[in-house]
Amino acid sequence: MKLIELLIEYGNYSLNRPFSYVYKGNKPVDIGYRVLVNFNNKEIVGYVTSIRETNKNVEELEEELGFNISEIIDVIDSSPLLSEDLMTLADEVSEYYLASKISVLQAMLPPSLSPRRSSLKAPKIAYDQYVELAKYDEDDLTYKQIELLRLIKDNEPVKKREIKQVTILNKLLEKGLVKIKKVEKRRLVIEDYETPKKLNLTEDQNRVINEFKNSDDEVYLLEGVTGSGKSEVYLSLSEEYLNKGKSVLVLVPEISLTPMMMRNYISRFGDKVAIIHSELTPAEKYDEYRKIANGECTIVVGARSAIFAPLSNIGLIILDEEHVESYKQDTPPFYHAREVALMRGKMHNAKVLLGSATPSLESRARAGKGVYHLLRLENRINNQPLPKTTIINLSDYRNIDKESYILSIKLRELIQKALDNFNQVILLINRRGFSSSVTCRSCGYIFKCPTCQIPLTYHRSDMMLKCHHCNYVEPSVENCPNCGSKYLMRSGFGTERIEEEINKMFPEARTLRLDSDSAKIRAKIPQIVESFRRKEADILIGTQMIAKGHDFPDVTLVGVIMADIGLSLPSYRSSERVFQLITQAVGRCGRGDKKGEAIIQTYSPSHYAITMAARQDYELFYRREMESRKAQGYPPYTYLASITISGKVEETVIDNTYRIIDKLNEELGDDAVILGPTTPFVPYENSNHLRMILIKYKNVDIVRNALKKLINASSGKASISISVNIDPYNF
DNA sequence: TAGACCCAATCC
DNA sequence: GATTGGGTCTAC
Repeated sequence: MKLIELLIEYGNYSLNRPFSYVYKGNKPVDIGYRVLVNFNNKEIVGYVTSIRETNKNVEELEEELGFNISEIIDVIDSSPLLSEDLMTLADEVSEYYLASKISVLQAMLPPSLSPRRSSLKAPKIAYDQYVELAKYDEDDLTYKQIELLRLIKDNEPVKKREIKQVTILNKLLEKGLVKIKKVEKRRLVIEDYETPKKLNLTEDQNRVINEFKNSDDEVYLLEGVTGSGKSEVYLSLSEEYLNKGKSVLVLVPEISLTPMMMRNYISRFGDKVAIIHSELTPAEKYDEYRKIANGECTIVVGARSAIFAPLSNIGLIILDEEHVESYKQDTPPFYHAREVALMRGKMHNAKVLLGSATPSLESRARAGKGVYHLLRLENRINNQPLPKTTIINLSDYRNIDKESYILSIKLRELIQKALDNFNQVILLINRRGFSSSVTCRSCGYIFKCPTCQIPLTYHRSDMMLKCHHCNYVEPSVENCPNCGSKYLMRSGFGTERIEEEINKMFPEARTLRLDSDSAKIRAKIPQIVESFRRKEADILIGTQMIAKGHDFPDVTLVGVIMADIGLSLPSYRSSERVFQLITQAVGRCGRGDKKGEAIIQTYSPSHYAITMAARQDYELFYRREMESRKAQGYPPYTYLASITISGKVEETVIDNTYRIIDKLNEELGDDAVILGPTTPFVPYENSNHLRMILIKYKNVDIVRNALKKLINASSGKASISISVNIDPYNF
């Protein structure tokens, strides 16, 4: 009989410990297998963490351990889910992020393999069946059978479902002349992309590549202005490592938005490339995962979770656009792919290359201190000049006329000019919908989301009011539900409004809109992008989705409609976000042979995030922003952790929040600054009230220990639950 | 995480 | 006296 310890599938802190079961069956079972168990009257999935053979019987074991032990119902897997490497990585991640171990494992594995109940009905391996010749012998066969046998002989292997004469085939199978071979099928269809011409590397690119190759440093930060050809550097280095027999892991922010990188890799390296991102179906994820695990693919291109791809022998890990916030998972275990990449790089002795035109302050600061090796690409390819950029002050009435108070005179002039020259225009407005809020002019009623309490956005295309946080929608109405007045005011503007305004002013221009509404069906994103690239439209209006990574050679004008959106958000990162967004957007134009121009409209024309972005001067922005972070004690000068307390009864939540703050203050004293309780942006979720605490600190160990204590102390309390987010982003 | 259990409020 | 609902406890 085997005594088995396992983690159960619930991610709760209080259950983050091994539970013991016995197994009397004869299926093979080992560490890393999933098993089905009865836990508190429910059948759930467990993940085996230790196993030992014992001669004692159950009663003796129960006596010894001091609790009842039940039996494992069934063993699910026939091989371990994770390699030892990945298990070690899981330990490290759960330690760093103070996350339950099982939540890390669940984040690492594709849905079909995840240690949770729902994985059991997730897709399994799919097979193609092929017919092969077993032995060739025409004796005792009918003519029709001989005909088919010869056909198979000349064409084998033949897909079984392509043979229509099923009865004849069955006869041949019966006689043992042919046999069926099952081949694992890859459900993800990889399109063939035309191979882009392999560009000769510029001097700049070669210099960077050589510097990378000739150094023994572990982590590199490649800072290159938009359009400087970072992708070509990635591809060259990847090739280098593959030739050395190493595998390569490439992370990109979101493949469905920026398929370029994936295409480049597929056209360069073909079948060796596996793709992992959130838009794949569970079946596709499973297939890709297995192809990586069994060594068929040695390059992985994927989004955040691809950092856990079961590659062995990793030589190089690349994070493109390393500053992008989607690398941080905003649900438990709250990991950041960059941090995990560093851990993994260290484990495998692999080099890690972080690339961006606008590096995160954290990374750039580490590079500044020599923790990372800083590499710079300073020139755009072909020495294309950066676009000429003008900042338009929207609060100066001379820039606006009565035609439109959203599109300035200058912007309209340039749009007309671009249209006259058959060039293309990108307009960025970082807010979707038509109006960002609806209020009643008689009684002041504000339409709010019943679950999140944030104002609803009016969408004209489907006449709905939508919550931009949860997916709540309600039909738009003509009268105020409070006082019945019909004087409703829709204020603020988004992509839909801009589209309408453009259509009104430039009726001859063909427009496309790209935001998460127009791309509700995910497959539409690349369609819209491609359509614009083929010049089926003159003006592309969109949210930040259009600012990233795309390469449109005929775009000569980029207009940022309102650069301030985002500056006022209550986050220490708001300047950084705005700077990154505008820099990336401005970088979209002037990428072909044509010169580009950019207009940035704003109500805060002298804000440094905007002025520096206009100049595409990352370094200056960096220094300026570092000063402000230092003054306010924010990262990279400190570390942050947030604690979210949630519970059904608001009062209990608040009481407990204060209690926790007192305890932390007592424990940490001068080692940390504790802020709170604050009410989060979304104060009410899943019928739970939420409060947050923010901790700023420098000494990681002391705070980690205090947080661990807190987690242990509050586990098992039903009235509230807490969740800890290390290096949170939303502050 | 989710069922079991306890207790009190509520119903007819 | 039965039923419902909220809150707490515990799991191997």
